[in-house]
Amino acid sequence: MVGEQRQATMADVAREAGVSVSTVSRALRGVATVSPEARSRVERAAKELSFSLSRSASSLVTGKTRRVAVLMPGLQRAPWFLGTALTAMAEVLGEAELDLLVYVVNNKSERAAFFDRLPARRNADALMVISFILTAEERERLDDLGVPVVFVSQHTAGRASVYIDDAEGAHKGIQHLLNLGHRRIAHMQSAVVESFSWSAHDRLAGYRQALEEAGLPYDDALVMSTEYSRQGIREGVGSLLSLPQMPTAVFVETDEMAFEVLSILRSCGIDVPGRMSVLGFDDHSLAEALNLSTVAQSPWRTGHIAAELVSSILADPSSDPTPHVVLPTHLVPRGSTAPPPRAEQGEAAAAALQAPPSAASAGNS
Amino acid sequence: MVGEQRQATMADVAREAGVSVSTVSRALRGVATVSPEARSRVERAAKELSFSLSRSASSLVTGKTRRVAVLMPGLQRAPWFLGTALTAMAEVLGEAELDLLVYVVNNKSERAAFFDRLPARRNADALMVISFILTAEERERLDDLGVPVVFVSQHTAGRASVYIDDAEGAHKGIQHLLNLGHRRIAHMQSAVVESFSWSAHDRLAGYRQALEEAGLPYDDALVMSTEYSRQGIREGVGSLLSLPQMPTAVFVETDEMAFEVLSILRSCGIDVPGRMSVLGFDDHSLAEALNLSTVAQSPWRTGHIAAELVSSILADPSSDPTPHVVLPTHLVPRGSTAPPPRAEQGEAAAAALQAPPSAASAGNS
DNA sequence: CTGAAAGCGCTTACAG
DNA sequence: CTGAAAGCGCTTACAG
Repeated sequence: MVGEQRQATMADVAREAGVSVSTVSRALRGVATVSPEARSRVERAAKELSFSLSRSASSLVTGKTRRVAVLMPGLQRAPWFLGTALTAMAEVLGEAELDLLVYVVNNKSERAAFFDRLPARRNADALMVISFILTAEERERLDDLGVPVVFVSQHTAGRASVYIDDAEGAHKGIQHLLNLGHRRIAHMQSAVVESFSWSAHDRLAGYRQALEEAGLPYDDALVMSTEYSRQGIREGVGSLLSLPQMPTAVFVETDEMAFEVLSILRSCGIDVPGRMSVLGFDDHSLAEALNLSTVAQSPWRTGHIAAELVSSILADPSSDPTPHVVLPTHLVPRGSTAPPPRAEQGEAAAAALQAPPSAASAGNS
Repeated sequence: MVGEQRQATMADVAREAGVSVSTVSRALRGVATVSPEARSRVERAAKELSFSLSRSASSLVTGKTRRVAVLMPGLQRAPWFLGTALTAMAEVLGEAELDLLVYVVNNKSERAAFFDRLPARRNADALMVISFILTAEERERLDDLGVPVVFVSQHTAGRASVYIDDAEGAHKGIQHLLNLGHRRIAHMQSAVVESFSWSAHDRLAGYRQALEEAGLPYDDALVMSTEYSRQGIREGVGSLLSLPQMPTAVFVETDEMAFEVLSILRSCGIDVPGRMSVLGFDDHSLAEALNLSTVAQSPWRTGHIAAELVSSILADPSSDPTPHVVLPTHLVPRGSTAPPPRAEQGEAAAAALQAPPSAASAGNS
């Protein structure tokens, strides 16, 4: 079934083509100084023998692996974002004939193992690190990795970074809610798990700043850090709904969390956006279907640009190894945001909580 | 910033530890025949010099790369499924100290390039292929790859395969709808794009068989092949809604498509499940939030088992290289499926189409 | 238990 | 334009 015959080597190709191994090597790499006839003989022989190059052998002499590693948190956490970025990276690297080595780190011990053994060290020409909050020691380890490192969806001074301005994006989103007339705006974010970051910190900062600029007080009670699970989010929503003065809008850290919020609000009869506006962040592929207003970013562009950065650094060592590329975000207003209810906010909130779900939704109690 | 000093080699470690390179190699691989003192001197020296092994060099002599390749369609197509499976694979392989090489193929030309060059050939010890419908030629190419191949989310006689019984899963789903009393059940699937498969074929087969067993005629008009896009799905739903006799339930090939269907039905005021039941397939992480009834499968288990299969084949060449592992599916009934409306189906459908959306939804016109 | 030597399959000066 | 030779950093018989 499976052909277990020995793989053809350059020596085999050389014999078949009647030239030396050196010539085979040069012809296959497209070096100019090879006669057309020798080249075509080599190509024919290579095809005939199904020759394929051993990168191990070439790596050994060139010192280059033609491989780029990417370190990322478990994809199940943010499959849409990470999956899309990864696909974009693979596309760009594939064009440059660079292979993509993926290291997924799911928990603390896997993380420790990665930074301890640093398997990327001699097995990749560059490393991309996505969405991690690194400790000082971890950053140091990366610094003497010996290969270029590009930070993606995160940034550090003096290191190549490709990211969005999360604070600014959040600021735009909050400004939208303010422009609609909202004054009590809540924020929900996931409690950061073992320093796997989704930019929670900067989005919160943007929220705070936008409120401040509008002259609104920052209210701790309006900011929830929930566990990243349906149950955690439900509890967060519960906290909002049980505040003495209910907010009229909530800005949620990610679309994936916002989908849960929408579902929970709907299930308890709080009309969105009639009683509560919901704003997400990401512009997830399902945001349109769920009519979720959100702040858009593009993981595709992020991955593309990070990979291009890597391949240009590898192709041209004289290029700037530490650029910062800041990608744009923009507001995508949809049906989940609208002006707050006419009634005094406090009263509206109280009403929503008293009335039975279906009646509250139909509004005819 | 970046330490560009030469990476330490075994020769450096040997010098530092005062032993030969052979001993370093043996000590580091944990070969038994090394004296405890030699071993500890080597370990200390290795740590001190931040030595890490060049896999290229060891590969060259052992013929093993300690790398497993996975070939998959662009993750943006089914990010949840593929991302989760990939994460599971990475976890299992990481434990076995195997690296994961990812080849993403987005379109026809990338696909041709992959099978032409077969970059995995000498650069991985095994290959996992996810969700592809392969042509005969492609399968042949894989057969003389020279390394074990495991098919994931797809299967072929005589080749190692890890998959679910899509037909059976679909059958269970349709049976659920039949049990609820539905008799006109539509099916929506995505038109297969360039032979990247999502098991569309087998799910359709399960649909047909369940209907047949129930003595219901197969009606071509109830089966839609739509483009995999919001617009395509909208057109598909439009076709269903404009049939002379509207179906009372629709079985959608994947949850991600079903989410769009739910959204479209809601936007045109067709109550789910009052007027139309919707059943998905996958049990996507958002299915619960959206209250979608579905047939569950586990990409996590799929990835886990595929990777375990690979690492056991690599660890023990005498193990069966062509097992078929069929993973279970099960129905997850939620709020999007219910008995069909009381009224005769045809009339109900007509009514739903005449009435203005909001009124139809409130049901009080 | 340890070391010297050969060799894995390439690339790269170096000669011609 | 081409080939013989050295060497990349390991592992593995083979001797001791």
